[in-house]
Amino acid sequence: MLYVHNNLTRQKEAFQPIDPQNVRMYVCGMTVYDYCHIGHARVLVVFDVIYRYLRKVYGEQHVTYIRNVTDIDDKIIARANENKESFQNLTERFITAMHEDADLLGVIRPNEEPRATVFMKEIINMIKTLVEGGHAYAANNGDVYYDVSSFANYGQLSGKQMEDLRAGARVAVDEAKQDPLDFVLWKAAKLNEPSWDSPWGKGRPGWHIECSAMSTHCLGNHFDIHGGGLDLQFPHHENEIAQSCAATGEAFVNVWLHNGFVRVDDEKMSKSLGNFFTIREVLKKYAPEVVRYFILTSHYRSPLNYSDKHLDNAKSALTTLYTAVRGLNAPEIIVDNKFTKQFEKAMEDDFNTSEAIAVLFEIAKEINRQRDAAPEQAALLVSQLRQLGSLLGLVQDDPEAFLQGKNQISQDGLSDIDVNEIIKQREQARIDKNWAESDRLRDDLKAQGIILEDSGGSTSWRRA
RNA sequence: GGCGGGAUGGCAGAAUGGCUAUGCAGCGGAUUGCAAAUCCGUGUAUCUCGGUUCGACUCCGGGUCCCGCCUCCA
Repeated sequence: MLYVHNNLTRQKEAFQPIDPQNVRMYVCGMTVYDYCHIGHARVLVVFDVIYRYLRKVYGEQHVTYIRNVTDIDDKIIARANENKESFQNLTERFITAMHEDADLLGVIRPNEEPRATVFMKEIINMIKTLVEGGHAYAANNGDVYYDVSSFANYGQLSGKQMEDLRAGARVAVDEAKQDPLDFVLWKAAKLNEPSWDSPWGKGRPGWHIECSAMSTHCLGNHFDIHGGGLDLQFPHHENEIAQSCAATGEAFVNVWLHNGFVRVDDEKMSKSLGNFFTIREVLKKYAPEVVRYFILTSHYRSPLNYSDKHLDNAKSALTTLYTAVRGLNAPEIIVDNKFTKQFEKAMEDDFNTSEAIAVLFEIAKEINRQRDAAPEQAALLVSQLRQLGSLLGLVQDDPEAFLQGKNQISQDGLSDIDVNEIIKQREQARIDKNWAESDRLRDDLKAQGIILEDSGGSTSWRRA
């Protein structure tokens, strides 16, 4: 039985899909005006793992995963103006970049990736319904606002009281709003802004409404899981609930999942603080799988501190796993033993990836123990390690490729050919028992980041 | 100010009312021409003060500190 921590109830609860034949999950994706940073990588990877696990439990054909793209908003418009390019051009570029980054990180593509600009009709219809139902009003400045007072449960997800929110010093007073907590559904276009026609004049959607319109369109009014970063809990997801429930008259989402932040020096990594590292920056130095491993070492709801030291640590750990699966031909057999159960128990406990990874290390240790005495048994365990690893998107590569840094984007230093040439020279020195020369060559390579391992009469190598 | 989350060994990071997390690093041993890798062994911990309990790191209460949301943000 799969248990998940539902942010709506703030409790771990048994996950019961509305329809086990079609488990439906929507995750808030990126606003595409810049490259994705490590915080975005975390959402991508965390929900990828959740998606993988749901597919394992309910079957590949029985899970629908939607991750949207916000391709129109103030920042996009501002950035496009700065760059003197069309906003479409800007967003296309960054959508492509996002796909490149996600693919490198081993993130399975969602079933659909709806974009706000493609769903204008649905967005406008939903706003119309809200206005007609008395949940929204057109203000005299041309904007349309959601009337928060019309929705009794407002604040449930974020645990906020409307009174407290109003008392909060940071709620700006906007003349056009009837209540400072009301939020915009439709923004009237200013001069030279991209706009769409609507019953309220030219304009564009507010941020929250696109997710309500697209999620219900793609998944139905009432679906299983809605996810995103913790910073979206309020106001974004709170507002989505208000909009969707008011528009459809039905329950919206059963389970809300939010991943914790990536931090730098104990501070949230964010665009506004400017303390972010883009995925592509980091991938210049570390293999994508190292980044993925790093993200999965901690529980998805915990904060995750980013630093080179932690990535180095992740690389060493992953090296241990790849070293264990090296040199054994894994048969295509499903292995089911105590490790499988341990692993599943961990994953079914609100996707406890750190505990699941611990199981991978236990398997690795067992492989190493058995490798000489019982190679067939060891090979079976290699299959298992890879099968379980596939649920996390880890240890799926060719071991030599990982260990020799072939899947790292930037390769510097010696080429494989150089390395093999030096190894050959050293072989001769070793045959001659010229240990001084042999050690000199090895030290030489080590100084260039190449580590040699002599075992079983042959020499293998890896990049440090 | 309101609301919420958290404090675990050198570092990272899980779990648990009594029993080994795991990884990285360290130390000792085996192995190796020497290494590397691997295996075996090993040390170091639960912020603080009270309470409940046969027993708490785990439950309850006070305190200290950190972080987040309340404004765009994954």
